[in-house]
Amino acid sequence: MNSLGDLESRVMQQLWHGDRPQSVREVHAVLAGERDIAYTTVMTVLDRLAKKGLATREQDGRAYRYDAAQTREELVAEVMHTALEGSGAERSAALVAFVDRVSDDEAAALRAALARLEAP
Amino acid sequence: MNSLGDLESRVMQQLWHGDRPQSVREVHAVLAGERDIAYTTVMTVLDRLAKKGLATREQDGRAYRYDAAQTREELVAEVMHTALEGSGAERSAALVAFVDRVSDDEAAALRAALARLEAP
DNA sequence: GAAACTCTACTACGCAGCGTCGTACTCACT
DNA sequence: AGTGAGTACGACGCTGCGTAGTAGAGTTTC
Repeated sequence: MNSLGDLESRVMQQLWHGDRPQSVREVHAVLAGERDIAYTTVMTVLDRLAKKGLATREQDGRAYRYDAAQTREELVAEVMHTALEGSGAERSAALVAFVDRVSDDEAAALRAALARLEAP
Repeated sequence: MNSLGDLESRVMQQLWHGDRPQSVREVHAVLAGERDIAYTTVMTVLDRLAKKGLATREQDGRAYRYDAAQTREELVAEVMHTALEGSGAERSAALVAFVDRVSDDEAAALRAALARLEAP
């Protein structure tokens, strides 16, 4: 998403895809179905993601089970927000620029989200 | 902003700050006022920014003058958009998550921007 | 209870990006 | 011709990421 590498992104995607915490073996099994990759490579990446706070892990017997710390949508929203904060004082100008290049569907989604904000 | 380094960000900021293209010497003069930095370091960074397409340069006599390729707002909007695209199919969910953590001012700016979209 | 198997922890290597400059080369003046 | 300004090119160290091997600890199996 943000400053993640290709493999890190792929692993996060897999974490989001499953509906429950996954072991290294499970994640590895999926990735190994796509290309040649060592078990330890997947383990290292999961470990790094956990250290970055993007994934959480819980012990399950001898092994760990990893899960995404946030939903994909939350992470995307956070990245968008971080970018927006980088615009300094001119946030509204940045928002205008953002909205200008949004698709019709996205604009509709934005309106709906804003409406939801008004009337909870 | 995005995946820029600290110095690269600082230099972009300086390009945005000036109202016209700046020479390496000018940018260096400003940065040197803040900390110790070599002329060639600034030159290298400006060159890299130009190669990345974030800055443009034009010849001015023997020297080059560098300018930001996009406004800060445009770049921020682009980064936000790229992040949004990374959310896959669930864009509206990501937009909801984004709007949920937006400040009142930002929400107002968003509404205004959307209204502007409707009635050009 | 020893051997085979399963996991994790630790370490490492190569490549690329970035901060940081130094050196060499090219013009334009004086 | 010499000096000064400016650029081009290359280089070095650090860090992040993809990649994986090896060692060690605990579990299962005969």
